[in-house]
Amino acid sequence: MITRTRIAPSPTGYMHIGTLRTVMFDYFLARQSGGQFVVRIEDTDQARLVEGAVESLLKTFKKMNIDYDEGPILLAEGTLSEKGDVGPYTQSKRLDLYRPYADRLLADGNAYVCFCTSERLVEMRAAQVAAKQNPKYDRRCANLSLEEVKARQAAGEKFVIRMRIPEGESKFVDAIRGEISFNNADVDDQVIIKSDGFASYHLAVVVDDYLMKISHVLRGEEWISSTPKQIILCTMLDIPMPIYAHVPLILNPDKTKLSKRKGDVSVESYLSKGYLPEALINFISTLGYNPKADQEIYERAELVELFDLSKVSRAGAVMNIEKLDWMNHQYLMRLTQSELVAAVQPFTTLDLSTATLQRALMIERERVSKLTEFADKLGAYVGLVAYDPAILTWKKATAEDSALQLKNVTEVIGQLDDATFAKVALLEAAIKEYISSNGLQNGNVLWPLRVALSGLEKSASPYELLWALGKEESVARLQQALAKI
RNA sequence: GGCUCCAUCGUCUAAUGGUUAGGACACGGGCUUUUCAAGCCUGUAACGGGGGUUCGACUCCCCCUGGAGUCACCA
Repeated sequence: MITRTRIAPSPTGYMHIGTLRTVMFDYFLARQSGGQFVVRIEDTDQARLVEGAVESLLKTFKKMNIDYDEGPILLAEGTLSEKGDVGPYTQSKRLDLYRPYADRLLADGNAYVCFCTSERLVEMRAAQVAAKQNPKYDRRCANLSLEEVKARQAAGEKFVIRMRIPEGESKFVDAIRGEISFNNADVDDQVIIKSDGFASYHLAVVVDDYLMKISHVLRGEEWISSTPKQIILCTMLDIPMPIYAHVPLILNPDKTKLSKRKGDVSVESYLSKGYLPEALINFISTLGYNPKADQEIYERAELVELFDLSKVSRAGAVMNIEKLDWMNHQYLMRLTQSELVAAVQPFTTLDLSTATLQRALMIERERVSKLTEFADKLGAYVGLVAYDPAILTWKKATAEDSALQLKNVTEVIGQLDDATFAKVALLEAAIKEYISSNGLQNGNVLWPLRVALSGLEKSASPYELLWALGKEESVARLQQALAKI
């Protein structure tokens, strides 16, 4: 089975989180079937072009570690190129390819030239809505004579080309939803060539999917209602229809289509909030899709292997940020020390090259769900912040006792060797041994020790703090506390 | 409003005619514990409603209700 799937990100400069999910489904499908994953830029709307948008989109693919087989690529020096042999992969460079198809539609009577101005169209629709009718082109230009068309074109009148929707029914089998059908009477005579000469989306994708031999078209559910236009075009042009799969929408908590106003919509914004690429992929790939009943964390290879389009749910799915946070924490816990340091680097201005900070990250990751949260946690390791000496005393002890315990344990710590300081477990064993052999209570020793080391009422364990801070800094902090208590 | 899609715990989902309706997040309780976090155990919580079909419906069909998407010279 050769599968060619495609993703058509519009060049708005960021990747929508819903697009990411569609991208992943495309990717899974292509990878598990040995097919190709094609990326195509659909930029036929000149008014909406954004400078540098394609570049930033491709960078997102890179950051997310998603590779595709064909499509535009970003060269090392930052210039755009492309790979694959059915290009170009950018629609604005394919204008000449669309024209013959439009001409053929015209010649066959399946399309017609329309001179209606957008002002008239707006009025017409307003009137239709006022009369409680469906807004739809009234076909005023549908039967203009060839002479009239030529004369008006010669006179320089602006025009578009519309497809002439035939009578009948349009149906297709959606790979996720099953058969979907429309009465053609409800379908509008869609513009296929705009007055600026650009093909509209509908004509462009149909032609491109055909020329690029796309087998599977995965896209958001919002495209269902425009699918009949495309399959009618396929029929008129006598080209095979691809397999369509309309992926359910990602929703705001109020169940409406995910929108910028109600939450983050771009992959970039999630990345900048400190979510790990793989966690985001795991989360978004299993939103509205569940490979196994009782598993949440999946390796990417597993996702590829298990993916099944027919098991994708049909209902929209609310983005559960809390679960994303939980999942990100799971991924954070799985990173190696060097991976963790590299991941946190962009999120903090602190110099993370020191051993202290590397160790601090390993400790504090237990308490955070996003990379951005490390900044706050790290402060305590960089330098001891001022704190109220009163917190050095455990709730079940007195200040005098705390001072005594602190003094004694400082001496013990001062005598521990470097080998002990190399591992949290060894430090813990040594301190516990000291406590039990002297008949002391954990709380009386551990509480003041921990607070003296961190300056905080809530923190990591004293053993972890000793390990991260090292002997010298630990003892210095303990002595500082002793002086204050 | 027309058309189309959709409908299991608060949220994400499992179940493909026979289960005490399972799991995860979140929430509650407990254990562990110097604090926080984590971990472990555990609890609350769902089949939108009505008709069919069937020995038997979360599962199949119909209607209703509800929600969403879409109705551009945007994709």
